[in-house]
Amino acid sequence: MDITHELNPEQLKAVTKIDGAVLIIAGAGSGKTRVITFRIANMLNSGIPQSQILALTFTNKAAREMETRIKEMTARKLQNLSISTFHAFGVKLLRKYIHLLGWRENFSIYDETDKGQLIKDCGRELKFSDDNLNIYELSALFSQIKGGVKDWDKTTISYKTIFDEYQNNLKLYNAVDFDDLILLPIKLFQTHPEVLNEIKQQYKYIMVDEFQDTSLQQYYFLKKIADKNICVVGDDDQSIYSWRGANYENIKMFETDFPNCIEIKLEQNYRSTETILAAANGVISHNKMRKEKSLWSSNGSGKPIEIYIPVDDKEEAHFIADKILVERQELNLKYSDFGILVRTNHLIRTLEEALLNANIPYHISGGSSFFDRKEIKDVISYLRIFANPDDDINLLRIINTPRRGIGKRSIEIISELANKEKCTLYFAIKKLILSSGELEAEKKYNELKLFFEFINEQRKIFLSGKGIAKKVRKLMDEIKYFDYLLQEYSKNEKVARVKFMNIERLIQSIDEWENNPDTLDANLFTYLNRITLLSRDDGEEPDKGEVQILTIHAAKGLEFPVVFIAGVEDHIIPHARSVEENGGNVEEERRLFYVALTRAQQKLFLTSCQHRRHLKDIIECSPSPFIQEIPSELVTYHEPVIQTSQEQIADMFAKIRQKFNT
DNA sequence: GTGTTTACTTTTTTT
DNA sequence: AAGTAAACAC
Repeated sequence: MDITHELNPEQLKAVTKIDGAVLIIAGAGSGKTRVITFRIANMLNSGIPQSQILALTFTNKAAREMETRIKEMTARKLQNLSISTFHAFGVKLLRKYIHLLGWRENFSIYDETDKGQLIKDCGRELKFSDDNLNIYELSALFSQIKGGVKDWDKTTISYKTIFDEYQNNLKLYNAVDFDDLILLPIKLFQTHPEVLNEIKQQYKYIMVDEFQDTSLQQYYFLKKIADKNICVVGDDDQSIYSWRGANYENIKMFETDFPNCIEIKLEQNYRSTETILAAANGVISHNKMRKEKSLWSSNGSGKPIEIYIPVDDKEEAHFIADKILVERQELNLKYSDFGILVRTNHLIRTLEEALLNANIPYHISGGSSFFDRKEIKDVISYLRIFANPDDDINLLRIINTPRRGIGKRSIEIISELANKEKCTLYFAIKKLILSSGELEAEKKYNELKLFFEFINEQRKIFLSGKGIAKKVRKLMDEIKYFDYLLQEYSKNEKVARVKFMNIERLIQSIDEWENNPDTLDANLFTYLNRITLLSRDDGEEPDKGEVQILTIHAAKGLEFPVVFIAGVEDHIIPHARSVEENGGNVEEERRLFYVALTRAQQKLFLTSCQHRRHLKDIIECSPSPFIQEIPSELVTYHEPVIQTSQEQIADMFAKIRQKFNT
């Protein structure tokens, strides 16, 4: 591998400077992924053992991609190379050391749904009236408090009791939330310096991708484990996760905390035409808080950016589908060369319909995940309980699903007991059965007793030996889950069948995972830990000749020859809620728009509807103010396509005529 | 006490 | 459009 010919001078510097602190500011499309992979390959080639390298990313997708690229490049097995997300790395540490903090090894990880449920329960327990509680807000607040972004103030202090209860219950249930996956390792390092030392000894070279998206806590975490060789790569203009605690000021902190750090700027864009880049630069230059940089491209000016103003979202989707067919012919492209980007998930629906009607193959990433489906959640909840029966949130989920005659009253009884004894529901059930006389238990608590015994039996089965997939199939039989589905969806057999298939898919994916040689330690715990972090785009491979539909957030790091950005309207981007929350500050939304623009290589279409269906009514829309920030000479406008409207009218008449005829 | 129907809200982005 | 909670029915 001759790297000197494949890289520009700045890239080369970034790849070869492997000792010390390095800050790489990598503009959009400047070959960042290339640099990272070359850099790691370079480290390996210069004799640094895999086990000393730790590469941290934000998404599983990014981690996977990095790994395959390095594999291709070095043609080696990468068994000891640690490439993972921050959260997954946190889990890895906690699996090993959490007992030092008072949890047990079989801890559960609570996702957003579990977290919300627990907060709700805590609020109810403390007699907060439900309608005053906004679970989403509380959930966000708790994260901010835990992450040290916010402190209690006049408006929030009244919720502190819920927060304390929440924290206590997490520990009681032997569970942690996403925030804890970063926080607890930090705590561990503080209380057990010998562990920190061990980690520092092991990972002598650390790389962080998308550094602008690190939260304050993640930064502290890094600072703790980084010895002297740390390389962070980021772009402040692409910081789009501040709502999750991301803080691009970390870039500045890095410069102060590592005063000897070398800063490398990658400013040549290899991705986009000059037109697209000029548009993006024009937009982002309106942001005040940013590191000065000048991205340039030598790819030629290309075609102008086209802006369409369709009458409504239906026409918008129709237009995009049409355009894909035309452009594919004219430019001789594959379907996978097209990306449709949207600000919010629900905008996807109409687009999906249009592509479906036009027979265009597509792939959606984002939206509700496979693991968010009710039937899948049910199965996983069972597994979670077998792993950790003290997990009350998941116990409540399955205690009467499928129905086993344990209703409201029974649950009240065990909840009260659990409260009184300060124990978990599982323990309360046990106590109730044991303390009541044989006969009484037999009659009154028979269902509870059966349930309790069922859990213990299954625990034994699932915690011993191999073959989780098979066991799950058996479990489904035993609890008669399919009968339950049929009964539950008796009005719509199709739905039941789809859910049935989903479970089969889940079982197959478990099977594949278990039998994959790359899976080191296949057991129930490792499986559960893995899938809670997986969520969104699980193992689906895109790029099989399918148009990609994604949210802008999900599109980060990707590129497409032709990009459509749909719904470029005021209140969507910048999103009304975001603007409201940030006190009128639109800089993050502008960065988001910037990310969207810079995904395009050759051609860019923006669409902005005049009307849009929202819930049940139709609302008027106006174009996003960001459109005006694009230098006007780069843009061609298209008036609404009247023909389609007339077509629609003709269509309507045709339908009416048909009605009269029948 | 349990199961079913009805009324009602709701999520911007994701590890 | 779907998921939840409260009201209602058994």
